[in-house]
Amino acid sequence: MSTLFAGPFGANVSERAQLPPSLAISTVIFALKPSRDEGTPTLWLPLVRRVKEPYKGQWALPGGPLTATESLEDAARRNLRETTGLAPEYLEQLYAFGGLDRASRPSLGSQRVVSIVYWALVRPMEAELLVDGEGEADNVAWHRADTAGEGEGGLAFDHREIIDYALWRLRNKIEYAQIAYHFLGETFTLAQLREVYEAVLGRTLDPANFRRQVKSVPQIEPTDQFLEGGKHRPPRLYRYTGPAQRSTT
Amino acid sequence: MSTLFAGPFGANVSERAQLPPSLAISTVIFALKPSRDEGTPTLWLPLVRRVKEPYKGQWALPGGPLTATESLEDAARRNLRETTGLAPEYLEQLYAFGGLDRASRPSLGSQRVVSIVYWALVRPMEAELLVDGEGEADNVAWHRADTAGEGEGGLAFDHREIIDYALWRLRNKIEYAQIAYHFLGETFTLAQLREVYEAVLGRTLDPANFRRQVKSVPQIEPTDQFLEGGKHRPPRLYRYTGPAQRSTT
DNA sequence: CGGAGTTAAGGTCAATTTGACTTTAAGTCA
DNA sequence: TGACTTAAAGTCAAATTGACCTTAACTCCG
Repeated sequence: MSTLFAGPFGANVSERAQLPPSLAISTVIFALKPSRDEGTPTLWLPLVRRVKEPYKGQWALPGGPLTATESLEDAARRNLRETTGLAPEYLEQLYAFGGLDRASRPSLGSQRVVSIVYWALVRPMEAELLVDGEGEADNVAWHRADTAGEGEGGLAFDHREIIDYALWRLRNKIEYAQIAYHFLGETFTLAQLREVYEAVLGRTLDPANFRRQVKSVPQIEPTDQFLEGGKHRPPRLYRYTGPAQRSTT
Repeated sequence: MSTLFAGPFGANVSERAQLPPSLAISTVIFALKPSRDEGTPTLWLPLVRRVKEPYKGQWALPGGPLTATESLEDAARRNLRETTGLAPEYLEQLYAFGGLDRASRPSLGSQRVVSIVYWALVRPMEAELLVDGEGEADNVAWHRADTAGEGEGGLAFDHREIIDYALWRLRNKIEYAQIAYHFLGETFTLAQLREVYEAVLGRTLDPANFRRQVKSVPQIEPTDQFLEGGKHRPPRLYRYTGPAQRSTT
């Protein structure tokens, strides 16, 4: 944990950080998108290009200041909607980052910022809204979650580390909490569900054992519909009927 | 999660919460103390009595504002030391609470406060420092974690809910992370370790199966010492040799 | 001194869960 | 029609878990 925080004191601590720290909200928004080469899907997230110093021109997590009349979660939901047009169905607090040297590039004095970061899961359909609609300006674009910022001089602030931490949380949580459904539509095949797990966990799962495990969860109910159109036996569609958001953080 | 946040808007939102929200750090400090009746130990935590409105005279979590030159974790460690004299060996961020109606009693206008809460585990020995030393003023006292505030008109702010959430996290985390040792001294018997689990989880564990489980963890090494003085066969002392703090938050 | 009492420490055994693999079903495509 | 592909279900051995039993090693009391 502590590596995510401030490193050793900078050279000019006395110059900056004398104002009270200000509060900002940022969001890590995960969506699963098919790879370009039509292989397995991978995790993507929207980033915004910074138009101001510090880190002007580089990519950063969507975010903004916390206004006085909204709760933290409302603020996350709002700036998510404002920057990407999305209304995630899964949204949860990730962590509060408050190291001393994260507000600016080293040696540039500026106000200290504490960021409370949320993470969200959205469905591909919702994600398309951004890509295809009138929404996507040049300064908002989808990036691969695992490699965003590579070869571009990195992401702004400590956002690369924040994304890595969010990825770690997602991978952990998907193993014990029922959140994978938030990546999918209302109905889905077991193969689609398995693809979600494989993409998040980064390894293949035995289809038969995966099926057995899923079938032991009563909240996943079979429908009487099948997905037609493949070049093989049509798989049954399932539906998740549990609570929208588990109360286990 | 969301039940921990703001409830419905109060009657006078427009009066308060127009200043930028201010930031505070609070800490939930758990220690295991033997029950008065010498039964099983229970979880206790130090609370401080409020000397100002709002909630003047009621008990609250130790905490204070975040100063400009310290990281969040440093701030938690500092105000923990200042209010209780303790230096916890386990300290981790719990959650950032930022509901709209948590800063004051309903219908009293005041500035909005966002609290970043940490939780800590301390050893009984360290805990004694507070109780026996010159430290304990009338306005700092240990309370049972599960019942603090009962019959006294409740705790200040939303601190009762925060403690319940910290308890929930502790109970969850002790099942998969190696944190129980932070309640104990450097060496301990398996029975002592089991008592920690039983106190936190609130149920008894089969001693034989517990032993088998613990022995499968290589980080718990037997010493060649035994705890003498009981009226029975002396149990072997063990030592935890793993990393002080796991990197899994 | 010797037996009762107490907890430590280790073992057995059946039930459950997990991982690797096989078999059969049901569609499409040439 | 037969080759091909994935769906769906079953088999089996290994590992894990929960309930319980046996033996060891100390203290206490008579």
